[in-house]
Amino acid sequence: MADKKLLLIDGNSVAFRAFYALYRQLDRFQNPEGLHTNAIYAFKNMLDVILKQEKPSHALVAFDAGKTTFRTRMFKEYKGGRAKTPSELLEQLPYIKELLADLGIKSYELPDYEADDIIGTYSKKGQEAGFQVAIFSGDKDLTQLATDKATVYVTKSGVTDLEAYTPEHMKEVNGVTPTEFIDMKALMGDNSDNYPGVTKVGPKTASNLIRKYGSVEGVYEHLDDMKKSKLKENLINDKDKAFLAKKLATINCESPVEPEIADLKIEATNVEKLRSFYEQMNFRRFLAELDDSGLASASGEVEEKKVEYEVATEKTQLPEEAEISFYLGMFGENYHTADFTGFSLKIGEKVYVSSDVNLLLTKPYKELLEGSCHKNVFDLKKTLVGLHRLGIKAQHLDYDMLLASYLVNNENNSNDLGEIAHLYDYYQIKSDVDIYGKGKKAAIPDEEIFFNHLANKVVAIEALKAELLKRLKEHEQDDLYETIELPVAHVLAKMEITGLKTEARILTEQGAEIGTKLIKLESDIYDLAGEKFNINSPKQLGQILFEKMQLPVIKKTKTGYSTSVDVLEQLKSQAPIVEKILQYRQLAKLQSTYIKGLLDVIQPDGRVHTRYQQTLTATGRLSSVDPNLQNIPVRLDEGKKIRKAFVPTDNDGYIFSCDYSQVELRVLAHVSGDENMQEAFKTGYDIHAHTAMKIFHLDSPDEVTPNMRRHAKAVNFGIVYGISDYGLSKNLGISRKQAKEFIDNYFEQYPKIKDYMDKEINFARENGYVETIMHRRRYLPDIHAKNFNVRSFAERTAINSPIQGGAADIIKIAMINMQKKLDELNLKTKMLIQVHDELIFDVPADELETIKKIVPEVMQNAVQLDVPLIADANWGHDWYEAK
DNA sequence: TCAGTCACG
DNA sequence: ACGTACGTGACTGAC
Repeated sequence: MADKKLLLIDGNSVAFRAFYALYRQLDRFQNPEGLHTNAIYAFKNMLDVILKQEKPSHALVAFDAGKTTFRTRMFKEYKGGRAKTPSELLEQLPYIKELLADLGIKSYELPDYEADDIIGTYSKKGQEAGFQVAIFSGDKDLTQLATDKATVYVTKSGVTDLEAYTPEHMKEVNGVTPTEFIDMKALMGDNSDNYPGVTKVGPKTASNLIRKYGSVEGVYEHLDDMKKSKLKENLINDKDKAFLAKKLATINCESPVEPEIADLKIEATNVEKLRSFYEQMNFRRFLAELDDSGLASASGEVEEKKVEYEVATEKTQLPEEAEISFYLGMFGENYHTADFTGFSLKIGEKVYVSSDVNLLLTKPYKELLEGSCHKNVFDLKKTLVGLHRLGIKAQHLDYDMLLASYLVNNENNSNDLGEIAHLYDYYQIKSDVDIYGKGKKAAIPDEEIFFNHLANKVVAIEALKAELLKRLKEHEQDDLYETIELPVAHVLAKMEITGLKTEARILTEQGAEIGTKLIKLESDIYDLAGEKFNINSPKQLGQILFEKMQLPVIKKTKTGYSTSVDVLEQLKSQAPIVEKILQYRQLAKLQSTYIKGLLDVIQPDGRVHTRYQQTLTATGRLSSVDPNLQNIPVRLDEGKKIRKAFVPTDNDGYIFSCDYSQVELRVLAHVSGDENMQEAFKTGYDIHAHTAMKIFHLDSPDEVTPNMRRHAKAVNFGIVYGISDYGLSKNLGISRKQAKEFIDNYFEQYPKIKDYMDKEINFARENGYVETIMHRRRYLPDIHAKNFNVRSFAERTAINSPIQGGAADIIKIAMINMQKKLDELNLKTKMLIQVHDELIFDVPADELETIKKIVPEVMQNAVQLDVPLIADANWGHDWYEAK
């Protein structure tokens, strides 16, 4: 701790920020007496960050004393027109002060002065007394106090993301010094404080004027030098306003504050009072920190709780129990290749830990893992794959904490055991990031910490099991968990382990060809542009197209010109370079993502082993990483050729693919109960043509033109996504009015679809979540958002999630049944890939006929809906031919 | 680490 | 009036 470091906090503005940072959690943060606690909680979090960063010797949190101050007397509208502070925040302020007192930090307010003035005054006093000063606020007004001895930190987003204002940084941001900033504000006025400056003067003009003349006074002294202009006129007219604004904007650094600097010394934390405060607020996380660190630390720096464990050896006598918990440690994300770090095992009350995974190959351990006792794990699929690498065929992995928590609530898609435990108020384990660090700096800590962390994992798995199972039951998700997610994890493990045979030679050949074309395109583009530049840089490309070549700007992004496909498509006819760029983009994508990318991940066995993320998506779909096998090109033939590299294991074998036809629309037809749509599927109509007939009021399918069908197809898609006329019009390039007509017709023809949409949105409003046919949940807290866009998004999600998620449920069931069938029939055929509505298999030649029969059958019968499910099969000697 | 772009269902 | 389709992952350049 530095001897003389003074921390000054703008209590009101930070509390305000804290309140809104956790505004979405407002309902969740309530103590048993009904007091809201979100701002108190976030304030404490912020305080921890600041204390850790600054390590101050002295501190003061300043609050506003009341509405009337010397400024309101100068200008009665000062801060007028502000929305009233919400009562949910007001009620928390006294408790924030209480918290500060318990932590030994002084709070202070002074009638007739604002918090800003108190801070300015102590900042000045502190610097005079030789202190380094750090000021924290949610408000940029305080940046005028920045000096070489005082840094002003302003919250950027949330409460812990801070921007540091030093005099240098002020200069960069505003072009003026901190004191000049007052003058700048005087010219600009301040909307949020409700005082005007000079008409038509904004940040740019104000900054320029002050830089030139140094101050408001300087500006007015030099008025005569200025040319006649609107600006000059405004300056003359608003002179009084400018000088008033300067007075209002200036922080009073000579306020009559009472406490001496020495009185601001941080005192010892009153642990007992703090503990009862946390108990009253129901802050279990902070309580856990207190329990472990006691007096020493109230700053959030805690060790993990110590667990009694034994270091396992070959001689360890393992007790026998019907149920155990097991954790297999690896360093790195990709468990197909990551190094093993160790394991932990909990049998009864005994915990065993080791960093030697080879121990698991010795008899007692191997028998235990392959035997009939029930094992609780965290991430079943990872554990299965890891043990498989060691040559262990684990049996009875019957409980997966990760899967259970994902089903219960997937708002947080972390796959970190510690973080998940924290969601259930279990704080004796830290997150892996806290233990290992992240990015390049990640490393395994000292053995003592590492073993204790491993030990804590099995303890946590067991400790939270009952709670998670209880919640699954409450959500009616036990079936989803037991009969879908757990079994499908086994199937996925098999698929990942099998991997997909990939011909590096084919990729290399294609890469060479593409490389040649890219070089040619590159030089053509440079010629047409008249200079060399990086075509892959949207920024540089934008400058060439829209500045140098003066093409019309169609769309802008946050950072500059948009150069995306739809923009370039519109510019194609105006300059030959555009077409070349489009071709270049397409090929560059193939080269970098698919040729190079895939070559990098072919394992020594000549196969790629993806990982399916089973606990990631908001809807229940899988995702595929390292490599992503769910987005291999198919729409354009140039890209589709990549698929030639994916081949069956046997030279004369087949890649066999089978995909559901319109599965999401069928799910919609089922859940909505719309008779017209159900009828279309039952009679086997082409659904898009059927929709075309409906929305264009035709009598026979013969009247449907290809263009009508295309429009109808887009409407069908739109419906699934939670349609809007604007979105549809943009997609189809038609007028908004016409799009609206399509939609109105659609709802008229399929009336229960509209009912379904309203029903889901209402359900979400009432329950805060929506669910699929199998009770897979998605929480939608934004459904109550005040912001139109945010709320609308939640409403579309409420419509889409049960459909997309329902389709995900169905194919998972099909996968389980399919694997069972393959096993029953003792087939060598392997399931390889799932692409949301499609399954892909590696089929030996002599099994093709069987597979042709059973795969569509199993997929079509996965569930019984009110409409039939249809699955279409394709096959060939590589993945390219299989479609 | 983020934003832009583009590959898939 | 608001500014939009739903769900993903990988690569690149720029900070």
